[in-house]
Amino acid sequence: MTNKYTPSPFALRCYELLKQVPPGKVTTYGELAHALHTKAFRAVGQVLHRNPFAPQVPCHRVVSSDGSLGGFALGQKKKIELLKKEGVRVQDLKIENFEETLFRF
DNA sequence: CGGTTGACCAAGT
DNA sequence: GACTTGGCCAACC
Repeated sequence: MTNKYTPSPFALRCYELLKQVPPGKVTTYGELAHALHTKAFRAVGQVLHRNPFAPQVPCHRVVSSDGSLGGFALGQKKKIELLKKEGVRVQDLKIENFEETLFRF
């Protein structure tokens, strides 16, 4: 396709921030939004849902503030597998040792 | 340009 | 402990 997708500045921010998350760790939409100096947790989620860079960008390292997996464009099942593969303990759609597994900026 | 949506969050029921 | 409501902000149509 000759048309190239033009990601929003906000989206690019999210991706850059996401790339700062090391493997084996996860972050939350709230933390991402806070790092972006905004309260648009939802906007982040929307951008990730439309994530043009899936799974090139570690969007699978983003979970809900409750430690739940949140969502995943390719399916939560895939998300769990990816996280487990990176060394993150996932217990039934929930992150184990969430506070310890959670990476903060 | 206005209304709807959404991979959310926190609090309340 | 699961479900509902309100709120908040950006992207999408």
